[in-house]
Amino acid sequence: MNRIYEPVFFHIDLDAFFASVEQHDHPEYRSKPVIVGGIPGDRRAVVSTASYEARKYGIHSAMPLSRAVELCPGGIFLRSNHRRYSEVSHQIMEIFSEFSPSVIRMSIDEAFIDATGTERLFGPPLEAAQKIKRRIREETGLTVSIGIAGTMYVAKIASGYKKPDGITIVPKGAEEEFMLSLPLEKIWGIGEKTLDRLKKAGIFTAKELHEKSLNLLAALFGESTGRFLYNAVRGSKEIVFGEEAKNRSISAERTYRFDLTDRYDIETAFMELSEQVIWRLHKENARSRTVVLKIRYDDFRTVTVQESSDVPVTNTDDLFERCKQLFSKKYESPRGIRLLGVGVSNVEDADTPVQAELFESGSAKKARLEKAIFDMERKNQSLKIRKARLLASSRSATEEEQNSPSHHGLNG
DNA sequence: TCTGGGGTCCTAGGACCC
DNA sequence: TCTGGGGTCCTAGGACCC
Repeated sequence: MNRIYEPVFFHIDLDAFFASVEQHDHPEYRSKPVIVGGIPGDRRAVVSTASYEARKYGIHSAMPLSRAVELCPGGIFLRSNHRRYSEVSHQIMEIFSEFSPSVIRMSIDEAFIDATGTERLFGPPLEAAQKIKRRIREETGLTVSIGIAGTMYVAKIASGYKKPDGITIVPKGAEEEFMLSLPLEKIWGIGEKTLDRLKKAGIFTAKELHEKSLNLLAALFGESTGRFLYNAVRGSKEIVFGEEAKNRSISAERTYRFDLTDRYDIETAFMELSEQVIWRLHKENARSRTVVLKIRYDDFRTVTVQESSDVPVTNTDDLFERCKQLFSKKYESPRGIRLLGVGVSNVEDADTPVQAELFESGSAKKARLEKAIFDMERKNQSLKIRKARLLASSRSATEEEQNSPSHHGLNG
């Protein structure tokens, strides 16, 4: 009676997602080079997504925006509209969930679907994939690329094989052969550094990598990376996605248009970042005892300091004070700062019990008040209760957009 | 060309305990 | 008394991904 099904995974990738949403929402942008990430003149911006038309100019994700403007001065440059992309993303995830009870959302623009045993409902994999594509096109006007395989890892790589608007099936038993056909840099998990190290070790192709023993790879790259490489090139089902993270973190960071050196500006920045992190902590009903501070200096060198305490972070002021303390411990005065980040790690559920005496009454009260304000804000978007200092800073940020940057310079 | 923001996982060393 | 080994927690930095 009970058939044992062969596992089938789909990996679905939305093509040039942010740019495609813009092209769908604004028909006049269609078949034109669209670059999402910023508008010409935006300092320190990078390309988030380039439409396929823009890619013909050599523009790609993570490229400095100024470079993209040089490559394609006539392009359509847009700041990203995350709220809109997120909305469309969820709409598409809803469609996925009609095709399988098991959908693993990997990010805003990709997901795995466990399609094992769904053949009776949706037909063989190719047919099911075509149905999914049709549904998405009809309801959102977007295209996706789909990879189909018996393991998540191979499905993931297969979805990138034919883009955009493609379907790639790797048949059962052909996983290893498929992996061996790929250039090393197409293997998910091998980045720039690992590629360099592979080359230095005389490994230039997937086939050469495949010839190496697990022991040798572990000796060359460490236990974990060695095992990963060994499994990857075999299309092993041991590489799994969608497991719960062991150490969750929440963070907010910002690159400033001009380097910060002024104490007041720096503290205002911490205030702002602390507020964002606490807001999310409240929203997710989570808690943390570990604060992480990040500083990126003008020369791009990046350092972090973190400190765990017995007492969880409870409110914005609390987090702000911890930030100031960590900052004074780490900051190499008077260097210019291009980025500041505030985060919490070892995030746990706020309902897990904590020793009562660790929660002194004062900060607990503050936390409750703050959470009430956050809840109110969430219910009524137009209501914004913010600290006076942050109101002042958002005003001056607006002025900064309009004025010339000169008052930030040496003579400012 | 001059480098975003949000994450996860790994490594290595030190502290501390048994 | 001159020195073991394992476990856990913490910190800083790095690699990688979307």
